Amino acid sequence: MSDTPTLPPRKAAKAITAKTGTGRGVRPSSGRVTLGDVAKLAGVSAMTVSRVINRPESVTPEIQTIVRKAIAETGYVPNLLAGGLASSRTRLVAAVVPTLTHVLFSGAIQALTDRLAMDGYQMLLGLSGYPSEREDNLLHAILSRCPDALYLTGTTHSPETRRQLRAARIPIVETWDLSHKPIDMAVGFSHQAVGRGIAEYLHARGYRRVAVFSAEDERATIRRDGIVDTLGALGVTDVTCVTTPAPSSLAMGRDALGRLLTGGFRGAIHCSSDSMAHGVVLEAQARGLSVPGDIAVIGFGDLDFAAYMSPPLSTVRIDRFAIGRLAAEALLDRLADKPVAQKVVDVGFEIVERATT
Amino acid sequence: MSDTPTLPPRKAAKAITAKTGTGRGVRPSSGRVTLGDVAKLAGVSAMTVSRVINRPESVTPEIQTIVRKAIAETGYVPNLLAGGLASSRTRLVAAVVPTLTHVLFSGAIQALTDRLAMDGYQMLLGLSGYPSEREDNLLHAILSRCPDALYLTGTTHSPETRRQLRAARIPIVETWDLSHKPIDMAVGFSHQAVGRGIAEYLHARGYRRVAVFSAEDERATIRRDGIVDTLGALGVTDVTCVTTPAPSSLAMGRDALGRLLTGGFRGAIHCSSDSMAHGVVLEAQARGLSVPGDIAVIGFGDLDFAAYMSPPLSTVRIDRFAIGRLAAEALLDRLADKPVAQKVVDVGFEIVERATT
DNA sequence: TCTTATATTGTTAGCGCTCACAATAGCGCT
DNA sequence: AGCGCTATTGTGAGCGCTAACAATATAAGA
Repeated sequence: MSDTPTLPPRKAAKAITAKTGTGRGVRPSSGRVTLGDVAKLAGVSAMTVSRVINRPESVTPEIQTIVRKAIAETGYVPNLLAGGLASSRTRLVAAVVPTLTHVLFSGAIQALTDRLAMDGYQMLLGLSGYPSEREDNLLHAILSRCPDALYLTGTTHSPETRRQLRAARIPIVETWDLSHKPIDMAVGFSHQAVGRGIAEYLHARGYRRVAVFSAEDERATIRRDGIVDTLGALGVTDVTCVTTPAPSSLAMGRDALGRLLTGGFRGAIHCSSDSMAHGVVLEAQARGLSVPGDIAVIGFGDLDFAAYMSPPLSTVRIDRFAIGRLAAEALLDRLADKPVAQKVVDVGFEIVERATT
Repeated sequence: MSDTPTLPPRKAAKAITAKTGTGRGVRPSSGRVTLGDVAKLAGVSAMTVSRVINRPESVTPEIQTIVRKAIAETGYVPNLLAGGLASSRTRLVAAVVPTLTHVLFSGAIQALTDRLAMDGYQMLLGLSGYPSEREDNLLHAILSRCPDALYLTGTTHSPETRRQLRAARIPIVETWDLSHKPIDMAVGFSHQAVGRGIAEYLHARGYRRVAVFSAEDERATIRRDGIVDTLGALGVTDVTCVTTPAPSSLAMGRDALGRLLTGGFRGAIHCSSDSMAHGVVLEAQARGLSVPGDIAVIGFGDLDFAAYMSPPLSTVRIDRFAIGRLAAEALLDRLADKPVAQKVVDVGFEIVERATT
């Protein structure tokens, strides 16, 4: 008795577990039904039930029927934590985006999630915020969940982040920006090329005096530099740059134009977002200036309202849904061990000429 | 020999595992570092390492230091699948929304995710689509991941969905709509009250001829009915209702107004979204009608651009971030076993009078 | 007829972690 | 000194599932 003082309670505990699990039939809804419960009811082994769920083609139709009936009867819901732990496949894809308040990001996530759902994958969402200082922590938290693949926004990461990403050894797709060498795969466009495109467009349209209003955002800055450099190469040096805090808004456009006009500016303005461009147009009109006569405006994003402003806004269109969808497909190909056609996919951009330029 | 033909290979397999796990020091990055690896390096038990991570206050500072050093050295990333399986707490909250393309939803998800992240919870995102026929399957997939809590959009669910939800026995918050009895908790506003508010507002402003353009969306329909009923009670019976396909758009507003004008309509129009209202304003202006003189317009949502249209759009503002934040707090309170102040939180709405009414 | 290949089901041993408890150390008190 | 008390660490078992293999049944081939 003295050498096994701990056994009785343990045995008791075991007995209780066993009773709860195997007593009379099936646990209705408490403590959750397990594979074993279903197996017992169906008169097969747990493994067979698992097979019916995951690889039904390897089980005879008769047994499948019996098992499915048992599943329905018990209201069995699989536990993917246990499944993932056992198989090291979670069917989970994690996405990191700065914010959902921007339709470019939320649209891409929408397309990504939809496409992944088709193949039975689910989305773990992480918001990094704009300064993305949280990225390290966020990534750590995300990797703790063992996602099968990763969708990232942007291609600049801290050394620590990059180390974590490499260590994870899972398919990774970086999006939006193609300016750096991707860790694994990339889907997006070249912000520099967009800048060049805008510059060439404005130059071709005859504008020789240009202002750029851009948010303090890394990618907006790359576009701005692309514009400035290209214009410089084309001989246009009268370029004014205005930088505004990160989430650019309509109000910022109004403000920035107001300040710029005190210098008597006339010419073309590119705004790093359509919202800001909208503000510029409204401010110009409010001051009795003609658009595009006195002030020409070209935005970025082709947001919902751009085509319906008066006058309709010239802008740059990015296919945000294509980014999400193509990113999903790149990841799915890798997850299915299919050969990946191209590691870097450029979705390009389109300069949409409307009436403000 | 004949009774143990299977032992040799198993033992071999075991030995390999053991070697890989405990060989010389620590696995650099392959096969993932485990708690045990860290424990061995730190010279403590696995449980102590677990405590340092999860309840550091229960471990002496000296040992904490040693363990943290070992964690850093090995680059240990916890496996929350295993942790969740063992503790039946996943620190995961799942959200189901129809779409992210609508800022009302994506904004709420943004606020929800941000607030949850503060308390160390992460977001599992499910998109149900508008017809939400996928909700059953989606929910099944989500519950398989054992989230600690659930955020749902809308309060109408199929019987099967409701059964699954009850069986899950986790905190659930339903959002946007307060018209039904919540399964557990609810954060949102009454669409009926919004309809009443709009009707009373338009009536007070003197409008006696009203049209309602609403998307084929359940909640938009409730608002519409609220308008019609209230106007009726106020003696206004000249109400025209136009229904458009689900995701309402600017173009639909233009179309709908075009058709309505063939009947010589003059009066006030409510649109179930600001986008549609924008279209109505533009179409009216294109036809030389004065807004609000000939056609008054009031939208819904107070989207970004509403305040900056010309004329600025009257609309109904919902605090989408408040919904996400309050929903998160309701769930967190429940998860922390705090008493929940109120099971139903009405964030209300605000009629924003601008220049189109 | 007796292998040998093929299909289907069952068995065993963990995946990596945490719970519940046991063991030990350190403290003050009578 | 001896007692109990608290604080800290360790131990054993198992969460629910699936990989890998074993076992069996069945069909095909020599």
